[in-house]
Amino acid sequence: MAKSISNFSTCTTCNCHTNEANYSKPRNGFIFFRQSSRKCLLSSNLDVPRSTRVGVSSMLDENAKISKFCELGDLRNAVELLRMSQKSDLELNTYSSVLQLCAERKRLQEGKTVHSIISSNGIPIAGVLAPKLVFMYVSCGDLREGRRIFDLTLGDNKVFLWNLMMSEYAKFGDYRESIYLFRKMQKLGITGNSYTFSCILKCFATLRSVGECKRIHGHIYKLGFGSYNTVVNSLIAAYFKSGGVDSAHKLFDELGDRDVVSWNSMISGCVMNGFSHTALEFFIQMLILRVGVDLATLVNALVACANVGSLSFGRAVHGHGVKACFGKEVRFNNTLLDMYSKCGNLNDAIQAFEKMGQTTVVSWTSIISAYVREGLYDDAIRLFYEMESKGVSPDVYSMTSVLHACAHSNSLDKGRDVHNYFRKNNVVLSLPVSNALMDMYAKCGSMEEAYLVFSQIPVKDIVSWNIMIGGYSKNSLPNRALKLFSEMLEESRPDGITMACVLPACGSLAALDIGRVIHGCILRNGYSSDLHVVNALIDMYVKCGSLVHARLLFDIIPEKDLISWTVMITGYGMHGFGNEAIATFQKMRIAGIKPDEITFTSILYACSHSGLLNEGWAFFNSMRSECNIEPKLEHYACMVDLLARTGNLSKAYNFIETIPIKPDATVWGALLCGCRIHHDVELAEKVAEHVFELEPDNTGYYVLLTNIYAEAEKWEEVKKLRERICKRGLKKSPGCSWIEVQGKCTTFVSADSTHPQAKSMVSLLNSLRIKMKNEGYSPEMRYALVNADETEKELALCGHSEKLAMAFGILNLPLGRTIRVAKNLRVCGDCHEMAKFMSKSTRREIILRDSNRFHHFKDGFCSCRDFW
DNA sequence: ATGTGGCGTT
Repeated sequence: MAKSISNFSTCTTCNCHTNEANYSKPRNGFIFFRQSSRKCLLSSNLDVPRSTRVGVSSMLDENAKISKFCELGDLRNAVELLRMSQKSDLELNTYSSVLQLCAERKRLQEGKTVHSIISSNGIPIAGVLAPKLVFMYVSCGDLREGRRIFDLTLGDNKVFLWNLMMSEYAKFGDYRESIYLFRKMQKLGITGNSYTFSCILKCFATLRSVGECKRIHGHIYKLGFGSYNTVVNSLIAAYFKSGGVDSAHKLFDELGDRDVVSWNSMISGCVMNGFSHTALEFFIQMLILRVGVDLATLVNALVACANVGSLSFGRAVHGHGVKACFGKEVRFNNTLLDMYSKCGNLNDAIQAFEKMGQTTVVSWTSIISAYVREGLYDDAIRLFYEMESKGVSPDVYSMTSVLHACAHSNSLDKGRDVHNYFRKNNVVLSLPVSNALMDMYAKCGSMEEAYLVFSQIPVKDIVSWNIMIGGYSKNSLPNRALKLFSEMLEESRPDGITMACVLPACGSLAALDIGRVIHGCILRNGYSSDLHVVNALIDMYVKCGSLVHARLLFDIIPEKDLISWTVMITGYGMHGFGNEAIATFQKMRIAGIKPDEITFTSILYACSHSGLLNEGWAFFNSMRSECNIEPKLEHYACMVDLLARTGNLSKAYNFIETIPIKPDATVWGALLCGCRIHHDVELAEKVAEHVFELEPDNTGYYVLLTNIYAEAEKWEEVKKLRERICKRGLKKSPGCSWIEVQGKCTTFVSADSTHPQAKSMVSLLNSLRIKMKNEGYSPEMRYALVNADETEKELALCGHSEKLAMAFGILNLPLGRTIRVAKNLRVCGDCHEMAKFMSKSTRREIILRDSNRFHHFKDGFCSCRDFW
């Protein structure tokens, strides 16, 4: 009975020394009450009159004393006494009570101590102790140790413990482990209860296992849980999460005893599935039926208001929430501020934010997004740093939001700053953050940095691939886009967005064969019902020169959107079918679609490429009068182009002087182009100075003026201008043309003699040239643009890249197949003449895309009517 | 003792 003195000589909590004499009668003299030191926490913690304590202690045994400590919430004393008591004196229930208190107080340290006391006392972990220990570990956050004991005592485990483990895994997002436990439970023949089914439904629903949800649904009804409110609520939520809107509604209709969670599930489920109007109807119904609303009700209702964009309804819910005393709730205020922002009212959003007593990272993310929504990117970025300085650390959401702000502000430096901030703070880049970083770099034009992030993602998702492929497409790196697309096909399955991202790459390369393969892929995978994809396909066919296919696809779209119409109008414009473009524009108007500024750019461009002066003016004037759209520089540039092409050079010049915005190089450049067409050297010189001042490093404009001089045979001026180009350190970008043969793209540069078929190509061109001369054509020597003798010029002309590409096509493509060639610069006049002749004498249709438009050569004529 | 509904990013 007597315990070793050494065990009791020191109070572990405060190191006060206990009195040996007192200790000699351990049963009566409850050691801690006799301590002399006032500092001892053990005695002072007991908030009971001294006399009572002595009385209690003298009457009770260890078990009762420990239980009493537990009852009073004095964990420290309970554990201490447990440690000091004799093994034989302790009942199992006593250990249980202490473990229970550890769990309630979430005190892992004490819990572990109790566990070790149990072990050293040699008590087997079974019966009541096992579930208590598991409960303690799980409650204190040590899921691993909890699971270890759970697994050791599997056979003894009651449903409660299974539920506990399952829900704990679900709480940490490990739904698969939760489902694994559920399956194991079934195997062991343990029937779940309502808690089990609530939890497992959430797991299946989150993992989008619709089939599993249905199976469980049947199981639940067979077991008789169909009348359990919590289970049916979970089922409703599960159906909504997996898109089974009708099933969810049916369950709700059949539910006799609806509680607030049932209603909230309906509201949030409707919102989740895009039926925010219906969600608000449920909310109104709740008010009418006087169902008590709670915080979740109001939060969901506010989300619905935000989605619908109804500021007035939002304000009403706001008022309702304040009346119901949720005005101080952070979640309520967070949603409120987001609602105001989404309803377009930044001021009220700011006010809601500033009024908040307590803010969380969600509040900051919402206000950052609110500024982004209004285009105030710099303020949004500033707020991100302000949040950090207020001690709120960013999470995935706030990080993606600020990156979104950087991406839209188009500021690579600010984006890099944020990235560096992440590095400095050792932020682990989660997938959404990495994706947002890539998107930011792609939108700011740095594909190198985007790729660096991409290459460091261990497991990429479809968004990662789509951002990179789309980024390459948009940043004029079409070959990279196609390469990455083929890499993606080996690792992961593309979706409709991937298709819409990669198609512009085919378009810019005029890679019709690859485009067709992707079209096939789209059809096989059923992406052709996605309007984004179809619009991208039409655009691809337009840019690859296959207007017929573009039109066929366009015609079968049941509900064309503004993009569909604009793509088609642009297509007709590029191919020189101005009247068709106009007809399409009118049809769009009849269909009730309102053009935007881009549509107007397209139609003006179409008018200019077909020389439709009056029509162009009419559209230009209707922008303001009918559509309330203020013309921008690109619209003015189209009008200058139209005037200049149609020979109204001085009118164009005067028009530029009336433009209310400062004209840029494209506006003056359009006039310079017109000067070339109409051989007006004098005006060209005047205009060129404006252009050179605005864009001194754009080689294209110098080349344009050089050509104007050369065509006028002003070789002295050509020479001077060449020197000027050299002085600036500029180089003429080399002309190149490319052609696809059997899915393989071959590129030619000027005077390319390295190609294996070079000889036969040159001889083909020479024989055509002789034929042309015999039929009375003379080579357009002006386009040789070198101050050389006539033979040399002729030779130089023969080496032009587009001629080589066309010759290659004739030699390698089967008869009857259209020759499709693309060129990076504008087509040369001599090549244009020769292409016309080629189309007649070889009876081939040739479609040449230059940097500006398409030329369809057939039977000796070109669709541009020699006007480009 | 364990459960269902709830804010911000792509």
